[in-house]
Amino acid sequence: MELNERSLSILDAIVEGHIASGEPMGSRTIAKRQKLQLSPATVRNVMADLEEMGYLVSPHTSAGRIPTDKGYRFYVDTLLQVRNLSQDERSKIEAQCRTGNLRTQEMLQQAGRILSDMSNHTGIVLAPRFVSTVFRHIEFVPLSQGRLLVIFVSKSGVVQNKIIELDGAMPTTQELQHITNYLNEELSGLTIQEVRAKIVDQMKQEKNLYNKMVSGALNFSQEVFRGDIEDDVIIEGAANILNQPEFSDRDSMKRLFNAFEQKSNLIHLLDKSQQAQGVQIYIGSQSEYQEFEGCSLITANYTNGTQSLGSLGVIGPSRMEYSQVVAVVDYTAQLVSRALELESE
Amino acid sequence: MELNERSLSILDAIVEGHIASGEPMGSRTIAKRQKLQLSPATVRNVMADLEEMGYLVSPHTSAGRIPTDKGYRFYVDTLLQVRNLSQDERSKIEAQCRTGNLRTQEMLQQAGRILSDMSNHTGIVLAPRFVSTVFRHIEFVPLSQGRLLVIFVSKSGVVQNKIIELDGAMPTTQELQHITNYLNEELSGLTIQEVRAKIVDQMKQEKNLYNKMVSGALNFSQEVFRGDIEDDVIIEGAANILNQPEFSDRDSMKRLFNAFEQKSNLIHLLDKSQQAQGVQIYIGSQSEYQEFEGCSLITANYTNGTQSLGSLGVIGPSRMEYSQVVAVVDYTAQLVSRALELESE
DNA sequence: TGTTAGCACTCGCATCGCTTGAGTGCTAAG
DNA sequence: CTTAGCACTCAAGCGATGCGAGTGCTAACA
Repeated sequence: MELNERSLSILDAIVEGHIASGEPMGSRTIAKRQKLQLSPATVRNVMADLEEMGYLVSPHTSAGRIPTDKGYRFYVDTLLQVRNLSQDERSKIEAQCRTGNLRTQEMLQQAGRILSDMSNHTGIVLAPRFVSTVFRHIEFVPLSQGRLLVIFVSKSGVVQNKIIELDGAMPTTQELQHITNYLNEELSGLTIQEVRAKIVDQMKQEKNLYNKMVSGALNFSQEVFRGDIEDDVIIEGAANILNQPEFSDRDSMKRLFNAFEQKSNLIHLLDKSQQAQGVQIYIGSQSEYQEFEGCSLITANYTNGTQSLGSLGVIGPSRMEYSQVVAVVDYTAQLVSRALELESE
Repeated sequence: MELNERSLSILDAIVEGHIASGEPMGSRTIAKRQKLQLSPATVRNVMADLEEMGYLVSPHTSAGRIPTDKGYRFYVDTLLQVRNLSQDERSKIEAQCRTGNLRTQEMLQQAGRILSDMSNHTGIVLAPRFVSTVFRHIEFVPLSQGRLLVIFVSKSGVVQNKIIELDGAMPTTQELQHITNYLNEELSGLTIQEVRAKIVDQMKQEKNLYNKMVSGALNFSQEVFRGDIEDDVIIEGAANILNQPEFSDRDSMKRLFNAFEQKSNLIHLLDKSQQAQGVQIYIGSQSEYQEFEGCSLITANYTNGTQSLGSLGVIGPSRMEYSQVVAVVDYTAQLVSRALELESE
C-alpha cells in the first residue's frame, strides 16, 4: 500500500509538528494546521493507517502519535524541504571557517564549534584521514634509547607525529639528514597510500642498483610509514546533549557520552560518510550502533577540491530541525572544502 | 570555641558516613557507629554545636546533617587519613603510566584515563606548559602565501606547532636551513623562557658583531618565540559526572560540562596547583569559580625530576572518597614524574 | 555539671483516590 | 468516503493521609 497525497501531507504535518513542539501530535491539532480541511476523525483514520505501516507510534493509548525511526527516515527522504540560510547565518559560518592565521586543526575545531552553535546540538569533525593526506614534509628527531620521533606535515598543514622504536642502530645525524632530504624530495605531493606503494616499488628497483644509502633509507622509511596514525575526531558542544529533553534519562545520556569518549563508532560512521558524496543522514538504530538509539547524525564530507579528506556533521536527537541542520552542515562542509582548497594550492 | 576530641570524632563520623552513603546523617546512626559509646541525645547536642559553628547543615528540619564546604575543608585538613593503595591498584596505575612506545601526549592521556577509572570521577591533566618546557628541536616548513609552519619538539618529546605570518620575504631554503641549524645548536637544553631571554641577550651582542646571518636569524626567531601556545588540558571520563546523584539537576551538570569545554578556569586552577608542591584540594566555591560549586578538585603537580611541568587530578562532587582519590592522584603524579624523568635523560 | 531517657513535634516522602482532559476507536449517519 | 457523536482509556495533577526518620527540649540521673 503506498501513500497518497493526503497521507503524505498528514505525515509531514505530524513530523514537523512533533519536531517543533516535542509533544505527541493529536488528530485535532493536525486537522487544524492542515491546508486541506479535514475533520479530526478523518485524520484519525489516516493516522491509524500510518501507524499500521510503521511510520508512527503512540506512546500510550490516550496520547497523540510520534514518528518512528522509519517515519523520520521517510520524512527526511521524501518530505523534507531544506531551508535556505539567511545572509546572517551564512556570514556567521564564514567568519569561523576562514583559515587566516590558523592551523588547519584549529580551523576544523572552529567548524565543529559553529556546527554546534548553529544547531544547538553537538558538532563533530573527522580530521583529514592520515592515509589519504598529501605528504608535504617529514622530519626526524632522535629521542633517547633508540627511539625516533617522526613528524609528518601534510600539504594542508596538518602536523602528525609518531614514535618508532628502531630495531637496528640509530642512524647518524649525517645519515638521518640524507634520508630526510631524500624522502622530502621523492615523496612530496603523494598521498600516504601512494607513498607506501612507492616505497615498495623502489625497493624492488634498488635491489638491482645497489645504492647503499638509498636502500638503507628505503628500509628505514618502510618502518616509518608502516601502521596507522589514529584518526582524530573533534567533538564540540557535547554539553548541548543535556538540553535535549529526549535524553532526560541518565542511561541514554551516559551511552552517548561514552560513545563520544570511545570515538571508535563515531569514526566508523564519519568514515562511511567521508566516502560518500554530500549530505548523509543516519537515523536512530539505523546507524547500526545502539549507542545512537534515539539520535540522528547528519554529516557531509569535505574535500580539497579534488579529493574527499574527511567529514563533519551534527549529532542530536532524532527529533531535530532537519531543515535547519542539513543546511548548516552542507554549507559548513562547502566552506571547509574551499578553505582547504586555497590552503593546498 | 575549639573542638574537643569528642566533637572531632563525631564530625569525622558524619563526614565519612555521608561520603559513604550519600544520605544525611542522623544522631542515632552516628551514636551506633561511634567508638566512644554515646547516646543519640548527646550526639545531637554536639551536632547542634557543630552546626552553629558552620561545619554542618541539615537540608530540612527532620533530616540528619550533612557537611558544609567548611566541614569538608576541616575534614580534609585535619581528619582525613589517606589510605594506602593495594598492590593491585598500584600496578594498575603503573601499567598505564609507562611511556613504552608512547608519545608523552598519549601517556598523559592514559594517566587521565586511569585517574578517571580509579576514582569514578573525571580525570584532568594539564599538559606541560609551553613556556617551561625544555627546548630540544625546532623545524620550519614553508606553507603557501608567506606563512611558515614552526614545529617545536620539547625534550620530553612533546610536539607543538604554530604558524607565523612573515612580514618580510620568506627566507630561502638555504637560509632556513642555516637558521634551523643555528637555533638547534644554540638553544638546545634551554626552557622556552630561557630561550626568549637568550635571544634578547644575543641581539644586544650581535649589534656589535655585525654577523649578518646570525642577526637575521635572531630577528626571525624573536618572531618565532613570541606569543604563547595555548595550554592543553586533557579531560577524561566526563561522562562519570552523570553517575553522581548530587548532579541530578541539569543546571549543575550543564555548568560543569561548560567549564570542561571552556577549559580556561580549569587551566587557571591547574596552573595554581602546578606551582605548588604535592597534593592540593580545592573544595566547592572555595575554588573561586561558581562552576565548581558542589565540586571538589584534587590535584598534584608532576615534574621531570628537577622542575614542575604540569599538574593532574580528579574533579568530582564534594562528597567524594577523599581517602582513595588523594592516594590515586598522588601516586599517579609520582609515576608520571618518574616517566618524564626517564624520558628527558 | 555533663549525660541520658523520654516525648512532643516537624517535615519529607510515598501512597491512595479522585478529577480532568486530551485523545482514541468504533459506529452510524450523511 | 467522510464526518459527527459517543463511550472509553489513561497520563498527569492534586490533595489527603499515614509513616518514619530525626530533631529540640526538658527533666531526671550519676
